[in-house]
Amino acid sequence: MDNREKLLECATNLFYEKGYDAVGVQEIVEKAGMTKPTLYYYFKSKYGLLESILESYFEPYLKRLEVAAEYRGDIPSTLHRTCREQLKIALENPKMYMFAFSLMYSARENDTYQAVRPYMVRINEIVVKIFNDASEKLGNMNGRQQQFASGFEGIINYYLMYYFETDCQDTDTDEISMNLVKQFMYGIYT
Amino acid sequence: MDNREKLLECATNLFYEKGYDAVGVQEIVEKAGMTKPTLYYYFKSKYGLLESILESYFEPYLKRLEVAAEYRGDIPSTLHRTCREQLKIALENPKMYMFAFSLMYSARENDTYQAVRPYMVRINEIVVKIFNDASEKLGNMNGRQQQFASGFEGIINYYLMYYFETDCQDTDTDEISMNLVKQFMYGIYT
DNA sequence: TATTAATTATACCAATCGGTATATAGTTAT
DNA sequence: ATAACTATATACCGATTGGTATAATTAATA
Repeated sequence: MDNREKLLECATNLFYEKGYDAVGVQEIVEKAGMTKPTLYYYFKSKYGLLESILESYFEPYLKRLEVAAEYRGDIPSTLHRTCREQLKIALENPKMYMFAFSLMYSARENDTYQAVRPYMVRINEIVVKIFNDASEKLGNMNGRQQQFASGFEGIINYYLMYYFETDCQDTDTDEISMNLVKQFMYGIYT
Repeated sequence: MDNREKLLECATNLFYEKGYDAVGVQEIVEKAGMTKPTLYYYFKSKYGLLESILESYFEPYLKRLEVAAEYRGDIPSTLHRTCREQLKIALENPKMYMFAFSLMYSARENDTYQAVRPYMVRINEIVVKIFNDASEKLGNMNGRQQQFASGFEGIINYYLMYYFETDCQDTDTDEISMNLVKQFMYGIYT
């Protein structure tokens, strides 16, 4: 692993543990075993480092999500694939998932929010698109596509939030996904 | 408004705008029109100031939520009251709601997370209790009370998140709550 | 081998960080 | 009147902040 990668990894871990603003550049380079000019050579600034972290995480994420969320006529299976893919991505790299999540809810004027916002918008668009494409089968949704998308993502991410807070075991993403999608589609009387 | 209150208000606004770690003590007292020793006189530390903000926000919040979430034999109406109360609280003080939310997802080792965690646990307990109390009517939930609670909170808070991101208008909490509860209970085919 | 370009380190910058020692008003109780 | 207490300001602390000018080192190229 070269120095650039090492910096990305160490910074990600520290950001996850303490938060972007609570981590100093000095701390990052110390953990990575080098000095500050190296970091500034590769990333220009602390914010540039953050952007690189987010890009290398979200670009593959979004590609996978787009594939999974492609509507092919069957709503349950589309939602299931979408849900499962998000669960898998989160469980493959819990630290990065949680860090990205924290940025999503960071203060509006904070750099971190500006950095992560475009990715969040794209995720939202992908999910909304599912319900748009499925509108033929779901019937008139009265413009509730956004509400459905928010609800769908809410159920998934709140499940993950609680999951990371507690057990972190027996992770059959397939089974969990089935469960969550069922809850989302048919409610609690199932 | 005395100096103590003024400090609480200015700090809350700044924390909401920039985030706890990105705001300096100097900045807070300047906005409040006083000097640092005054802040340290009332709150002992920056962290103590945060604790005071959270306590004065969450204690009434939790009391209201507890009342609303009291199960009296009717699941839909209990969920509706609970949902509506959370919407009302969020809309009464959007900045504080969003700031509290950001803390909820802040880094695990960050002071802010430690400060807000007990309140989040209590909110979760209140909501889980609904589904425990309702288990007689809902039948065997196979220990899915927590999943239901997470899903319920996820739908509400994700709705709010999107709401604060966009329109922020025509807020009939009663109607929205009916909608969200219906989606939660009966899914999307309604 | 000489030269150029890509990396990395030493040593520094002004500014800000959270926090405090001390002094000074204003108020209250004796 | 004076002692004690509450509340606020001046001026400072060492440590750390993000960032950089400069030089040395390494690797690739001519």
